[in-house]
Amino acid sequence: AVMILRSRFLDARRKRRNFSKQASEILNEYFYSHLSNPYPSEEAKEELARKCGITVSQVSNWFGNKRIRYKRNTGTKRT
Amino acid sequence: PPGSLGSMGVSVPCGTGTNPLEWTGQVTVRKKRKPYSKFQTLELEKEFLFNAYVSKQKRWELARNLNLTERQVKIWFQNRRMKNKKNSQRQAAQQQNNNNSATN
DNA sequence: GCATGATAAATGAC
DNA sequence: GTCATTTATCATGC
Repeated sequence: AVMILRSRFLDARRKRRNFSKQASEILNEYFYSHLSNPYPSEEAKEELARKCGITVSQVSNWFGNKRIRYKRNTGTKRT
Repeated sequence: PPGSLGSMGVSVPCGTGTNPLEWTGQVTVRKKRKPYSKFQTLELEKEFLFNAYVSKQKRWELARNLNLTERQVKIWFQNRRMKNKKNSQRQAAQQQNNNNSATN
């Protein structure tokens, strides 16, 4: 019970915000222009983070989510 | 990510990939992720307060009492330490921001 | 109602 | 051991 209250307080999911449209464009541009290897280096992450006004961890989260969801969305539909 | 090492020298799973979308290939069959129960998490957290590193004896006891494997207990402590570090870095960054804002 | 960002289990490289 | 990941799940935005 204690944990639940503590976790409700410092869990960032509770205060999630969508990134700005400009930030999403920058991230998507990098992703689709590096589609053969969408794994930015640490330095690339830092630059993306700086350009987008977000943290490096948020960049990592974005690419993690993007890769798995891209894989699922493109892998299921075939002609 | 192929051979791309960070500044720390720790690379990532998958080892090939310069040709089209090879990274989309599944490497291994993974066990489906199952969230632990409230009781399991609470007991693990309690032990983590005592020490972030659990002995083999303690790990065996926890696994038995919580109906987890020793490997699961080991990995839980690893992930928990990473979470701790991440939170520490987050707080440190906020402190930096506060200091910069205050001195400007 | 899903899209999206963050977190919780689980893996693999080193 | 750390740590960047994969994957499912969570919580929220709209």
